[in-house]
Amino acid sequence: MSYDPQRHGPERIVGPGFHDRVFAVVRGVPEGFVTTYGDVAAALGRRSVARKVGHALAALAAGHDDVPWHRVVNAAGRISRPVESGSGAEQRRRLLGEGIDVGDDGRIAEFRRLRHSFDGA
DNA sequence: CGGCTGACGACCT
DNA sequence: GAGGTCGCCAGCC
Repeated sequence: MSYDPQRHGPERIVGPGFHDRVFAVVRGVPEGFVTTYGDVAAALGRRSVARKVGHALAALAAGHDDVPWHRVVNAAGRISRPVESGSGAEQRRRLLGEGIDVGDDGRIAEFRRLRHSFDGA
């Protein structure tokens, strides 16, 4: 499925185009797999905007359940936010729910094997 | 319109 | 492997 900006209804939270692009890429991460901020940035054509990818996901809000933001972790294979924090704990819970083993320290077990690559694009 | 922020990452110790 | 520094750059104030 392709991304269509015009399908966003009145309750769309996203504004800036960059964010929309990030969300579109993240939607492409299959359940049970993870990717990194850097990989998403690379898929967008600019490896240097990894940090901005994180910023975009932080701007996500309720209503965008179609964006699997929890599948995005940092290059070290860890949840990039304290697991004791609200979002960090929720990310871990969601990953566990997909069968992905996450330590209580936020580290993704078998990160290398579960890392999704956007290859072609 | 200038300055600050930061869900990152490559490097170095 | 773990911890600190530095460069990136779209959004926000």
